[in-house]
Amino acid sequence: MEQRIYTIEDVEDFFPVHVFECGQCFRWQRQEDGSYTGVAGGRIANIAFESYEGEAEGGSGRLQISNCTEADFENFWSQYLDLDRDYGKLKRKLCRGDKVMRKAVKFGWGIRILNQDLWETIVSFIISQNNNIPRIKGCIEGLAELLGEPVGVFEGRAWYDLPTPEKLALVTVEDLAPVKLGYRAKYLIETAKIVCQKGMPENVEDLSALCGVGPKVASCIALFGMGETGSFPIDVWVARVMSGLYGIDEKNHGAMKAYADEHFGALGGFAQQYLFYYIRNLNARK
DNA sequence: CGGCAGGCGGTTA
DNA sequence: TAACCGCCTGCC
Repeated sequence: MEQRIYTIEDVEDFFPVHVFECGQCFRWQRQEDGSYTGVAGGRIANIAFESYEGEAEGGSGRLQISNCTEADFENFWSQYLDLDRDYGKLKRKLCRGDKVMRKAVKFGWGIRILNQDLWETIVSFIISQNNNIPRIKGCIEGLAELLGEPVGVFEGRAWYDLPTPEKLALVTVEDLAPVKLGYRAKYLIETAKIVCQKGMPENVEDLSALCGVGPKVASCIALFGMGETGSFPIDVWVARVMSGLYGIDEKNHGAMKAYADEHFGALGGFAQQYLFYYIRNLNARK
């Protein structure tokens, strides 16, 4: 069977490692060639990028999406990958007069904030609390395989959607035991019940009414699942940046939010991702 | 073995 | 409303 590959030339400010490993998503898997395979919007795809001039920082290149028709691209991937946004402009704005941000943006130059499915981000970030990335990924795949509907088979692997709120609302903690969600299992079930009863959340206030969703998780969901680009999630890593590199008291999250509002404004979510990815990798390398 | 990982809910004062 | 504590699980 011939595989459809959709190609977009002259793409700037996009690099798969930065996009898929900056911590915003958990269902994309790195392949040997550096491309990523995953499922979103009921579509399975592989995403590859080739720089025209080697690995030039921020240089333009060719984006190739496999298992994707022109319609898939126009109707879904373009928006999902946030390709219509001018990241060059946004980065220049964030970096103006900010040496820390300049380093962070130089490091994570190819980050794009994905426009993800709301329910998927709710599930993902409830699972993410007090947890590490490999295990978060395992939990999400396990949940999809246990209770999700099949999406299809791609390169020999079957992919599943996450279970819907309706499905999840009807199971018990014991049913979810194989997924090893720990104490988060009951948060998910309870949240599914709330969503079934009250509908999908529409803002941060609604999010806070869910179970297992505190300030940090709600900010992440707002940013990644609701398009709230000004949302500035503060986790331990961002708190470390804000205290270590911006000089704000490590425990004073209120002051950090105020700083973000004042200096990053509606670009707070992008700022947070650049800073988060930067500080995490600084830490990982030593 | 204790400590910790992209916090939260519950309980106290 | 701020401070503390326990929590599933897996890995160091």
